[in-house]
Amino acid sequence: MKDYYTIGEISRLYGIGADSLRYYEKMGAIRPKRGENGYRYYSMKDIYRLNIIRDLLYLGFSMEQISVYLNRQDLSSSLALFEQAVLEIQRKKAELEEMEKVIKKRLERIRGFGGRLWQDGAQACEGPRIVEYPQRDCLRLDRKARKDEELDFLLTSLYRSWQEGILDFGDHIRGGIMHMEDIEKEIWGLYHGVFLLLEKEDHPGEKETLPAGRYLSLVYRGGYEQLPLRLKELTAFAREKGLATGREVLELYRIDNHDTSQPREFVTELAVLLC
Amino acid sequence: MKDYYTIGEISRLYGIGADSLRYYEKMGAIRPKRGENGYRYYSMKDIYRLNIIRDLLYLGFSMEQISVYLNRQDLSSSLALFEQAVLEIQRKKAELEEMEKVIKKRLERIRGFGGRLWQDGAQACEGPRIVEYPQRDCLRLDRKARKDEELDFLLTSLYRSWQEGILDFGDHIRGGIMHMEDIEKEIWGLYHGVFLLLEKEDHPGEKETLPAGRYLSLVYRGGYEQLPLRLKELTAFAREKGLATGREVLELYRIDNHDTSQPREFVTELAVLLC
DNA sequence: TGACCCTCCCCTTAGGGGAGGGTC
DNA sequence: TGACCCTCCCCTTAGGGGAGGGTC
Repeated sequence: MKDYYTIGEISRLYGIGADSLRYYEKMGAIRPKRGENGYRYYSMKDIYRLNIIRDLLYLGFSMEQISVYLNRQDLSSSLALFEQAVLEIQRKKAELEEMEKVIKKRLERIRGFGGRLWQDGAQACEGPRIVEYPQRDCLRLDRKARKDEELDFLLTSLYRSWQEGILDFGDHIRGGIMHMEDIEKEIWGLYHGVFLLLEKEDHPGEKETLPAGRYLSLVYRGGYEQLPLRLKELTAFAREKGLATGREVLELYRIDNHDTSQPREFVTELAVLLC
Repeated sequence: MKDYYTIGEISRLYGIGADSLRYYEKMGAIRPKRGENGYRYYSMKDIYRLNIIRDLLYLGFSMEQISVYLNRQDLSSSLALFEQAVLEIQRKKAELEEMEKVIKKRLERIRGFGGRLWQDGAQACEGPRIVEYPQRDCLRLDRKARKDEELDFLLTSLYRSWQEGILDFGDHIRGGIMHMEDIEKEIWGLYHGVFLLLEKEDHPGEKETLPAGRYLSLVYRGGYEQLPLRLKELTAFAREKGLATGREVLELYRIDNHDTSQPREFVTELAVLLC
């Protein structure tokens, strides 16, 4: 049993880099003796501090906290430190839970909508067909907008006004609202509002709703240049079948430039309430 | 609706520091136009990228990953990115769970043993008394050692040989083994081995055991200078009551220099098996 | 003129890596 | 002599802060 160990021996014994050992010393967390040659000599007394440092670093404490702790370490400061650590860990865990939930929802959406219309050779359009939607909660902003980018900006404002600085980033479906009379006049790409679909668990504030009921719906894949074509398909179908529609035509971005920069991968739903 | 926004406007709208916006640009994740005056002008096209950047940073991706992703973003790279993110989150969660468990065990131990003999005025010694211990799993190293620091070093070697580089740092009780014949000869502070108590859930390897049975146990608070006194109390009690003891006297460090630098706060148990 | 923008430049954590030189 | 130790010094992430100077 030796009385002291050089930095290389300690490094091998503890699996800690020699640089780290020098760093701990620089930070005042450990104070090995020095030989006349300037070499660091670690005694047994230094070794248990290394255990503590390594454990606390792993637990997410900073070297500064650790140094302070080591230089006035007693039971009550240990208790305080570990109680704080538990709280911090629980905070991080909750944050990770939330992230995981959001990402999984997003993966599900991409797999679902991306997969359904995805393969080359698969149809690039589903519908028109009649679907039943329940009442859907949403945030809504009624303002005219002309281009996709304007829509994106409006949606962002809407989102920010809702969250008021809170950094949530749930995976909410975005949409724009067109008017039937514009479509009949073949005015394309004019929007009268935007909305953001909310989930059940999103705590409110004031929220609005999209009405429940039967919708005429069409889902297509690809760039927005198809919009006139797809709207014509939708309205032609309604006319053919003698279906009376509401005034607002919803455009829901199921997969959009937040998910891919390839317009051929976009998936968009057009939906209009049937009266 | 404006066509472009200055850095200050974007900063306010998105709650992102202007420095961050410049940094994102430097990293190639966003490319606002420049005016003739050198000012950055952000268009709608830039804005949705900001949402993505902010979300992915929050999810723990590095700017480099984000830049790569943004410069070749499609559905399959999005899927890959988010699948990786879920795995990463789950890894972090498991790590935090483990940390929380270890810290809580440690808090419990400090509260329990620290609290029991803690207050000034409370007794500094409990026992001797007879207690029943079940069989206890341990790691054990039989080697002579003379001082506390040597013990600590042996325990560390033991621990490292067990973990083989794995950075676990469970809250295991450490102990030293003395021999009755040394104590009878009033040789203090000579140890013949060290051990580390294992928990049920610690997966094995070869492990040894401390035998189940009735032990004569004494728990005292304070520095190790009391050791001769306390050992004498223990042996005197056994003699008085006519109790036959085993050869090995266990010293268990219930609270030691890993928890506090104040020797008056140490809590140590001495225990010897009764035949 | 005051608010805003620009480009350096230095600073932060916990070390890692290398250069250049001395020590066992 | 080769392995080991020393002290600089530069580098990493995602920005924050400040200086010094131009712009709306």
